Amino acid sequence: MATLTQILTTLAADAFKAEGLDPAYGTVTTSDRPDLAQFQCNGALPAAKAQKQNPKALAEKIAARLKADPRLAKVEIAGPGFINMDLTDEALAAHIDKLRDDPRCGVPTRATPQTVIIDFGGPNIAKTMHAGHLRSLVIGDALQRLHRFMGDKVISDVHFGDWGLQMGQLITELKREQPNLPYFDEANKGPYPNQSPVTMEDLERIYPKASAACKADPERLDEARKATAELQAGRPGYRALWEHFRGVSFAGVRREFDALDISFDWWKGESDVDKLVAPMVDDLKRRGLAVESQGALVIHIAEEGDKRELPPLIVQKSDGAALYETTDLATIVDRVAKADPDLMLYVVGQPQHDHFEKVFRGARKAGLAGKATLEHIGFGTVNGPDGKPFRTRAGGTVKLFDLIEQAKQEARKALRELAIARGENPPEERDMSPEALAEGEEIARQVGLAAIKFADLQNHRLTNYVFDLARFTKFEGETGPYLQYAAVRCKSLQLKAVQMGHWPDAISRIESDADRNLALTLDRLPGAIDQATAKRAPNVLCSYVFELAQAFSRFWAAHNIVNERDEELRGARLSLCALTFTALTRSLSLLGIEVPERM
RNA sequence: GGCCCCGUAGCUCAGCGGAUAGAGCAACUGCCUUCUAAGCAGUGGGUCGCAGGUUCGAUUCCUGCCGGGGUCACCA
Repeated sequence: MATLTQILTTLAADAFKAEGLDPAYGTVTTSDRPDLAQFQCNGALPAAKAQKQNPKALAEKIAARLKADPRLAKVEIAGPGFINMDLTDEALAAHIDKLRDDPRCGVPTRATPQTVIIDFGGPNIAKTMHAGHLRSLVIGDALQRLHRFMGDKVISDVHFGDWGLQMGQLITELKREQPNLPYFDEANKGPYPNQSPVTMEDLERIYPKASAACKADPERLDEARKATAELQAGRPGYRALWEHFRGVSFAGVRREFDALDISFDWWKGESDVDKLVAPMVDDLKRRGLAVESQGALVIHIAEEGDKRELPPLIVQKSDGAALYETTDLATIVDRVAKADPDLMLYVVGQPQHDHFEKVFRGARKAGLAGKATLEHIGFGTVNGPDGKPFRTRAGGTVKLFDLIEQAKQEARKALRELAIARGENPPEERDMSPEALAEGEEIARQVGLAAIKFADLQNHRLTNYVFDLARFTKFEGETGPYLQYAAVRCKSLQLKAVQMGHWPDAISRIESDADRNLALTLDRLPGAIDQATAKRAPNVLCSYVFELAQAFSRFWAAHNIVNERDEELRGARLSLCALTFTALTRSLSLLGIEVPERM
């Protein structure tokens, strides 16, 4: 179903066309000046410029044509030639009434669905995910939900970091600690123990140690490089050990994904494309695209008219090993072979922008990407109160799992304060039944997640933001919990109405400013979803949901709905309420946020 | 030094060619015997970093400068 701005755009486009002008000038948008009108069309200004006409006179001509439509209550010219329009309440009511019982809230599915691969999360073996991973996960998940809702075929891929130098660093460090393990004995070709010799905690401890040692000692680094190359060449003991590293790491990462309610279609990693590397490199060499430079094999990706000098893309290190440029390129080959996507999105921090620019250029130059458009979806950092990237007081990274736990904790506190403020007397936990405890726990989980997800998504991707849990978990202001609360109020109102024997009915009347404003806001959901998806900017949807919640709160404060005596009006308002609940729930779910049963 | 991102209200951030630049928080003023008042209605608060340019019109586009962050071939 077309939205009101779309319907009015068609109308205005026809008017411009009738004047012999480009219909594209007919774009109608929600008014920037809600005090003056509901909708506006600015097309007369550029059109008049192109035609060397008086903009006001042209606007008058267009307006005269628009006035003929009975759905418009008002068509006015303002300022230099803005055309302002208001709908009649009848037309607005009739339009919104059609949205009733549409679980998609008027959002159409795409005419030509696309295959989209979204690469996000990007955990590494041996490294517990930390606060820095939050943005990739939350933004990537929102994008995956949005594209899926639009009807695209989405494949999300965690793209595990399981194949670089860090593997050699881990192997060699473990060898120092436990040299007698069978994996290090070259004579032992297996089989090896099923039980992992290390836990996630071991890996977490070993990795930084190895990394630091390699930094300090070139010989130690060489050793790690050699082990990496041997692993990649298929040395059985290293291979078996590496499988254990992976198993342990996967289990750890899965725990965090579950905690965040985020799932992936593909659990692929750099290692999965290992077999593709050699043939790809050979092919690039044969075609003269990859050339030798300073001992390494590179693709020159500088382009005509470059403002900056991009270093070449390294396909193979001088020691013959693959590095992440190589696996990224091979991953493109793999994805094209498996899914032939129209679009690939890489939700990775902004500092890696140049890396992706290089890889994308290399892929395009070598024709590896098929029909796919490749896009880096960068994002800024999560900062602490000092404005610097989020750290613990000791200076270490903040673990993602701890962050989620803290959010739950804060949510629990906030919920308790909410109950107290409401005049309830919440019992102490020890006095609660197991059922009540479990329910409270579930609500705290949902609210805590909403708090961190919404806080992350409401900022534009590229801006760095300050992580402030106390602020995020507040039920007031532009927060996830406030939105959940609005949705829950909406639902409780409906339940109350049903208990009184009142049911939603046709939206046949729109009477107050609050009715009108809520109806107009509901119609903007498809536009918000479209923009958020097209711009890969979930913050667009965030500000929309907030505005919807505000419009609902105003509506709620302005009318006592369940006690409305006018049956027709009551039915219409209950329908507006039902629509709002669907729209809120839908929008929040696209952001990865659940609405609790009650709060 | 080259390049990329950012600089908007006291604070946290939207907006990115159009009318009087917005929201939340904080401050102040009203409104709870009625569907959840952590809500609603309202007030105050800004040379949109600075200087030029393009345009009928610039916070938005271009150039230069200042300030913050990032990055500059064999780590990811």
